[in-house]
Amino acid sequence: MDEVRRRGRPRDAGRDKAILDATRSALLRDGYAGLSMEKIATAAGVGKPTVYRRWPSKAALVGDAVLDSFLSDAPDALNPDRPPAEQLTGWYQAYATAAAEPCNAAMILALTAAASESPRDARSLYEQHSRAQHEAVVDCLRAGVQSGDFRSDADLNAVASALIGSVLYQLLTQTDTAVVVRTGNLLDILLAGLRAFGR
Amino acid sequence: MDEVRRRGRPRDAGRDKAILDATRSALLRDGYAGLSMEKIATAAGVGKPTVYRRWPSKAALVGDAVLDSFLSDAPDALNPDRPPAEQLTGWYQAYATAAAEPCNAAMILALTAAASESPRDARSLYEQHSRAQHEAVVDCLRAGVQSGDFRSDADLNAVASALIGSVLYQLLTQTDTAVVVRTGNLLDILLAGLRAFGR
Amino acid sequence: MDEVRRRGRPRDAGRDKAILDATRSALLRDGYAGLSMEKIATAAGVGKPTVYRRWPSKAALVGDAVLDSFLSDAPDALNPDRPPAEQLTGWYQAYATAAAEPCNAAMILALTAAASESPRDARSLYEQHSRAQHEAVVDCLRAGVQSGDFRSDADLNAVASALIGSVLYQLLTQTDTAVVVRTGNLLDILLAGLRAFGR
Amino acid sequence: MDEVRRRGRPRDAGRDKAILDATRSALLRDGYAGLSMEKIATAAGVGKPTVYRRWPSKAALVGDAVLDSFLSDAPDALNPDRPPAEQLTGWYQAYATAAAEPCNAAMILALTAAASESPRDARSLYEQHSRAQHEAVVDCLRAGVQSGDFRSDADLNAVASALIGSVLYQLLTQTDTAVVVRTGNLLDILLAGLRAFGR
DNA sequence: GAGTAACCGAGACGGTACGTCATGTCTTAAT
DNA sequence: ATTAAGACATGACGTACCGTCTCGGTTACTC
Repeated sequence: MDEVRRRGRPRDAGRDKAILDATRSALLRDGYAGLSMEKIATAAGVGKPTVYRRWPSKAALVGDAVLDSFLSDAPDALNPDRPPAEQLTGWYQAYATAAAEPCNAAMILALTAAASESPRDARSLYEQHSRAQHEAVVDCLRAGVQSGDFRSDADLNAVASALIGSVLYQLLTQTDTAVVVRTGNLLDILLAGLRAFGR
Repeated sequence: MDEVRRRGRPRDAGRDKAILDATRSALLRDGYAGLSMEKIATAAGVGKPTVYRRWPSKAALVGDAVLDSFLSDAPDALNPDRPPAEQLTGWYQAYATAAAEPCNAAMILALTAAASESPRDARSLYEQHSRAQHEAVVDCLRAGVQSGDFRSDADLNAVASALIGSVLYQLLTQTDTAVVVRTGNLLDILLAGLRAFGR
Repeated sequence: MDEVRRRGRPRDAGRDKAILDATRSALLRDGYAGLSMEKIATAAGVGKPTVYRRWPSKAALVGDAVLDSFLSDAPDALNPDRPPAEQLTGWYQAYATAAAEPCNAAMILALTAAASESPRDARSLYEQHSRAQHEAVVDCLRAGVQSGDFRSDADLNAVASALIGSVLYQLLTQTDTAVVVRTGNLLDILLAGLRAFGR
Repeated sequence: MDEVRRRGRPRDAGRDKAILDATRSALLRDGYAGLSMEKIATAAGVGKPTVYRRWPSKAALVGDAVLDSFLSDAPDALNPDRPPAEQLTGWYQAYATAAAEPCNAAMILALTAAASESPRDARSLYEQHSRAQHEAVVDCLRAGVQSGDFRSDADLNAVASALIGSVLYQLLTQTDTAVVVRTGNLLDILLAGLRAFGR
C-alpha cells in the first residue's frame, strides 16, 4: 500500500498547475506555433529543467494542458435515463457549443497541431482525448441498437467519427468559430438513417 | 490580354517546381514538424531568399506543395451521368482510398498541422484545399434534392462536412492509415437518412 | 594618340558623379561599416551592375570617392616662394584643420578602414592618397636641406611620416575630432631637431 | 571581499580563451574583412550564442583578442634607471620591431580596421590599446623635462603621437612590413628638437 | 537609316553571414 | 533530490548584401 518514498526533496505539485496554466494561456495568446518551452517556463516562474522533468515534449505538455481544461466532462451530457436519440441530441449540442468557444477551440486546434505535426509520438495523444467522447457516443448508439431503435448492421464507429470529425473539420476550415455551433440537422439525418437504412 | 511585363530578370519557373518537390519529399520523410526552410532550400539546390521570395511562410509553402500534388483531381470521381447516390458512393470510396495512401496521408496531415498551428494566416489555406471536394459533394447532393431523391430540408453542408471530417478524424486518431479506407457504411446511413428523415 | 573608341553606347559620365556622391553621403551617415553597394546604387538611382562596371570593389569605390572630395588640393598650401619652415607650418595647419572637419575625418577613416580591412588590394589605395601629401612635404624638406636650413643626414621620409601619421593617430584615438587641430608644437620640435640634431 | 555569486551555471572561462585564439588565427589567415562570427565560433568549437553572450560585436571581440596577445608588455622596454633618451631609443626600437612582425602587424591592422570602420563604438577601443604605450612614453618624456634634458614647453602628447602614429602610418602604406622597422632617425630628430627648440 | 554593341534600370539568383531564438542537456548554489 | 538560474552546442529563423546573371529597353556609333 505504501508508495515507495523517493529520497530527497519531493516535487512541488503546485508547479504542475502553474506550468499547465501558463501553457494554456500561451496557447490562447499565440497558438501552437507560437508556443515555446522557454516562454512557458518563464511565465510559470519555473526553470526549464523543471518542465522537462515532468513532460518529455511539447506535445505531451500540450496534451495534458488540454486534457485537464476541457473534454473531460463533456460525456456527462449523456443522460442514460433518456432514450438514445435524445441523449445524443443533448450531447451533440453541448459538444459543438463547447468546441465553438474560442478558448476551447484554441485547445482543440493545439491538440490537432500536436497530433498532425508528428504523427508518430503524438497521434495516440489526440486519440486519448477523443476516446472518451467517442466511446460514450458508441455506447449510447449501441444501447439504441439493443433497444431496437437503430439497425443492428450499422457501423457505430463510423457514425461517431462523423459527428466528432464534422466539428473538427469545421474548426479547421471556418475562420468564425461561432459557425461550428450550427451543426445543422446532421444528427437528425444520421438518426433517421440509423433507423431506416437498408430497408 | 498581354500581361504587363514586370521589369528585371523574370523568375525561373523551374525553381518553383524544385522547391515544391523538395518540400513534398521532406514532408514524407520527416513530417511537418521536421520541416525546415533551410533544408528545403538546400535540397532544392536553391538559396534561402529564393524560397522566401515566393512563399512568405512555411504554412503557405506547404499549402502550395500539397495543392499541386493531390486532391485537385479527386472530384473527377463524381460522374454526373449517374444517380447522385451512386456518384457519392464512387467518390467517397476514391477519396478515402486516396487519403489512406501514406503519401497522401502525410500531405493531409501536413496541411492540418499548418492550418491548426497558426489559425490566423493558415486557416483559409486548408479551406482552399477542401473547398473543391466540399463543393462538388454539395452540388451532387443538391442534384439529389432537385431530383426528389433527397429531402429538401436537409443541411447539405453538414452532410459534406461529416463525410470529409470523418476521414480527417480517422487520419488523426488512427496510427494505421489503412483503417481509413474502411469508411464503414457511413455513407449508406447518411443516404438513408437523406431520403427518410422527418417522415 | 587616339584612344580606342569602344563600340556601342558610351558610358554616361553623370552616373559616376551620382555614385561617388551617394558613396560620400552614405559614408558620412553610416561610416564604412554601414556601407553597402546595394544602398549606394539605390541612393544614386542606378543599377548594381552599373556600379560594378566602374569599380571592382567597395574599397576601390571608396578610394575614388574620397580622392575627388579632399586631399587633392591640400599640397597647394605649400607656397614655394617662402622659406621651407614657413611653408611647412602653413601646410600642417591647413592639413590638420581639414582633417578635423567631421566630413573630412569620415573620409579619412573610411580610407583607413578600406586599407586596413584588406591589406592586399587596398593598401596601395591608401598610399595613393597620402603620396601627394607625403611627397610634397618631402620635397619641401629637401629644399630646406639644400638651402642649408636642415641637416643633410635627416631621414626626410621619417619626418613626413611622423607629421601625417600623428594626425591619423589622433583621428583614430580621439572621439572629439576637434582635438586633431591642436597639433601642439610638434612641427616646431621637428624643425628644431632638423636644424640641430647630431651637433 | 567575497563577490556575490551569480546564480546559474557559471561561464566556462576556457571558452573565452578558445574564442580569442580562434579570432587571432582567423585574423592572421584572412584579415579583418574575412572575419566572421560564424567561422570563429565553429573554429573555437563553440556555439554562436556563446560568442555573442561575451562580446557584443566583432569590433569588441577583435579588441580583446588583440589586447591579450600583444602590446601589453611593450612598455616594459622602458627601463627607468637609464636616461630618458636612452629609454626611448630602446623602446622605439622594440616597438617598431614588434609592429613589423607579420603576426603583430595583422593585429594592429585589425584593430585599426575595427576602430575606423565604426568610430562610434570602436574608437575608444583603439585608444584603450595605445594608451598604455602612449602614457609610458609621455611619462618618460616628462621625466626628461624634469631632469632638465628636454624643454619644458614641449607638447609631450604630440611627440608621443608622432612616434606611434608614424609606425601606424607605415603599416598602412607599406606593403612590406619589414620597412616599418627602419624608423630612420626620427627619434633622434625629435630628441634633438626637444633639447634645442626655441633657443 | 538600319544594325548592332554597349549601356541602363530592375531584379532574380546561389551564396554567406548576420544576430536572435528555441531546443534539450548540463552545471551550479540553494532549499 | 529538487529547485531557479542560466551556460552550453546545436541548428533554424528571416533579413541583408554579396557579386553575377538575365531581362526589356535605350543610346549612339558604324556600316
